[in-house]
Amino acid sequence: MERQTGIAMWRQIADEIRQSIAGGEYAAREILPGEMALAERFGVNRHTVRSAIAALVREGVLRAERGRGTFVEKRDRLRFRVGPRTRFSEGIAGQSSSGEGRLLRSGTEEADSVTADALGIAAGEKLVRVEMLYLVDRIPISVATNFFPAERFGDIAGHVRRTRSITAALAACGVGDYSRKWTTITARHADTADRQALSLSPGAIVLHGTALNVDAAGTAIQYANTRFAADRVELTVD
Amino acid sequence: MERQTGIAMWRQIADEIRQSIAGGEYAAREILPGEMALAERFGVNRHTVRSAIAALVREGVLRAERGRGTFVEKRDRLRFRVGPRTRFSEGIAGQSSSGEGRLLRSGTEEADSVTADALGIAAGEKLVRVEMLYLVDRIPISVATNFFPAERFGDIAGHVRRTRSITAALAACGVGDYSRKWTTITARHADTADRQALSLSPGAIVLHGTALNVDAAGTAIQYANTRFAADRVELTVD
DNA sequence: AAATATTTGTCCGTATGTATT
DNA sequence: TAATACATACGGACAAATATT
Repeated sequence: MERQTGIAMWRQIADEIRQSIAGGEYAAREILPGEMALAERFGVNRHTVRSAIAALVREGVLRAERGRGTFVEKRDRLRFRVGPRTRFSEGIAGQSSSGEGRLLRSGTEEADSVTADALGIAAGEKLVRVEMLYLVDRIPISVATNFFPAERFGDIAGHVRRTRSITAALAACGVGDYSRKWTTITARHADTADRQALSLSPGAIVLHGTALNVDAAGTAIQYANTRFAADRVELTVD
Repeated sequence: MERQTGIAMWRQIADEIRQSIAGGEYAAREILPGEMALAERFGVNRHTVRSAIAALVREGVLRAERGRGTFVEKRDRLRFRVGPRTRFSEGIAGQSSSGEGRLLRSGTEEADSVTADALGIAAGEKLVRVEMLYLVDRIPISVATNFFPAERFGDIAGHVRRTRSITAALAACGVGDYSRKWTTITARHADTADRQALSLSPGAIVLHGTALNVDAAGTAIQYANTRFAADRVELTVD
């Protein structure tokens, strides 16, 4: 906890408590130490701790009850596998019953140089852009911006809208199987659009995955840009 | 840019500029837009932009020259592969000539339940703890906390101190080859210790990798906890 | 049942940091 | 550089709900 860093003490404390919960230090429904105890631990006034707790209550991470204490509301991190057969729908199997994909936006645009390079096409060629939001147990987990070559996948947005699944939409376009060619992972602060889509507070972190999927013949079919709410997931590689 | 979030405007702007640079929006040695232009783009006063730039100059990300402009000092992100054969020394080959590992601390302690579980031993058994700092071109990239079963690797701290390499130290303990069994990746705000070790400013992000290495026979030999400065690296999976 | 302790919620005032003009 | 408005952080006092003895 440092002062005069441009980050308010109450926010630093809120971030640390949120991290402790995500890291398993406090189980769900467990009671948190009292305001006085936390204030002493962080070396601040009780009111400052109260600001931190208030922010986490607004986020839905904590619940405070007068006379009783403050309770943890949220669950552990979800685990996502990153590998050749990564698919959102399979990733959550066994961890939750209610995974859901929503089509946020779609449209057609021309490829910029980075995307064209990844997909192995010429810059300026037409692409279908599909923005998806994924939720588990009604909690937003990730937003993804997907690009598909328009020549081959001109109808894919409609299929996604109908099936709410990229895998199913690709199948409808004749791609029975596909695999992950590569994935790169970075982390950064969530921008305004991601914060809104994922219901995150300012200063929140996203894990940013960039990936290329290829069909059975090895032809690039999908360039994906996924932002995961960092305190709701962990990625596993194997 | 939002107000009343506990994060000062000048810090939000500094974070966004740092991210743009790490993401490749501004190349190294390129000139930044003027203070007035930036102030307009972020919707703030010129003084606020000046605070943000001053912070980035202190960090070494930017260099301001009176009458000429503000210049980008820092390089692109380093790429690290995550996979069965992940080793720090090989990871940086071809990207930089001067990678370096430093032994920060070492000691012996008893295994907590999480670490014991990962290594397949009983909680309370003795472990050797080895803390390493990795630098590339004199810039700190990651800190790692490694645990080895003391029974088999009691001397490993000395070997690491001498060779400055985990791979070489394991070889000295009779492990000629080893591989990565699994890796999990999360992201979070850097804590005080990590900020100090990696020369990060408050609010900075670390990519946190947890990994298990096994020897040729499949026996767990190393449990590692690596924190990468998020704006200096990207992880690739393939 | 009643008194006491503990915990969160609300109010006051004061000093400093942040952002604008 | 200075003046202004607002956010942050502190300190204390007390109220309200709950738990404990």
